[in-house]
Amino acid sequence: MTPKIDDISPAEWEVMRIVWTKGEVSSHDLISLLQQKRDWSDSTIKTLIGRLVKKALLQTTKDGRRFLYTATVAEGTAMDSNVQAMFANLCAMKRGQTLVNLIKALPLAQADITALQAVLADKAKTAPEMVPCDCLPDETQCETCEVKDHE
Amino acid sequence: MTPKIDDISPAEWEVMRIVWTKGEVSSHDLISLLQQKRDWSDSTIKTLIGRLVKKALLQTTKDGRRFLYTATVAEGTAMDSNVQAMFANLCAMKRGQTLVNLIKALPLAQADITALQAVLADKAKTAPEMVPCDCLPDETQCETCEVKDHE
DNA sequence: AATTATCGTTGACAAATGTAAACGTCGCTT
DNA sequence: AAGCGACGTTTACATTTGTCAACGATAATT
Repeated sequence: MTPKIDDISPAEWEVMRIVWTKGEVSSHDLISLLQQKRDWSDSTIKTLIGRLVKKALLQTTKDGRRFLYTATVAEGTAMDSNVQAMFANLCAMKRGQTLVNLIKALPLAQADITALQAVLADKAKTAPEMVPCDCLPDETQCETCEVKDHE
Repeated sequence: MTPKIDDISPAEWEVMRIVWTKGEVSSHDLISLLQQKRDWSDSTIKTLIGRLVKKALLQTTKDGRRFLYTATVAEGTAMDSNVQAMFANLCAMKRGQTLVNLIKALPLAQADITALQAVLADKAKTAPEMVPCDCLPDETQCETCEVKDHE
């Protein structure tokens, strides 16, 4: 089955983060690490693992009588896909401002800032004057389509 | 009740976008506009409206025998809150790269790019050399914490 | 007045999610 | 050999979400 990459629930993200960071883990590793962050029972974590295997986001290799779990999709791929899916819910015209606010709120490393600046400089060459709102059906006019920034 | 601002399902987003764009709408407006984008029955849309009212994300004013619906939270506020909640699921160390990829993928207007550049220039003044991974519990070391960019 | 159209509310049901107990199977201890 | 533990699997149950049909009240039409 194809991994359900856009079907990762918040609780499942927590599991995946550990797997991605450690590369290969046993259920015991997952349980002990997660219980240091979350107040989850063993059973709950086992259920989450089982669901992730069913969704083909985790794969198993046998290690004696137990399993070792590894991710089937790269962390970056999953993050990009999910973030982009989330942005698809937002008004196209207001995504820029939302990004501004997001960047204001996130701690970023120097290297990230440099990389972002490079991408922006590049995009500036071909960016349109305006990206229109896409909240209404094509037929309909969006009269309110002046630039109404939010803080 | 307080609006459940981080509890907007994808289908509900679709409804809210119309309300935000038009300001004040009847259920009839919502139904006819949404049915031009989505293959939803009247009933489905009525259910979504009802749930949004229950979540206090929409409020009503009586207009003769029917209601007019308006949003109780600003669009920008909802977008910011949701986007930031989504980023909280992601490894802190890799958020920068994810942003780079996101910005690469989104169409942005000139004005947005300018605004982003301004924020970045400002952040650059105080940005740390590195933002550490926060996927494992504090007790645990993240050995893999070299910069492993994803594309 | 009788009929029809509108519109909000209720009830429904399957699938996904959060949360967890219980069970069955192998090895490992004593 | 008997019992204990670790580990994956099954079952469970409430809540949320996607989708609708049906109902009841009220207004518009004929």
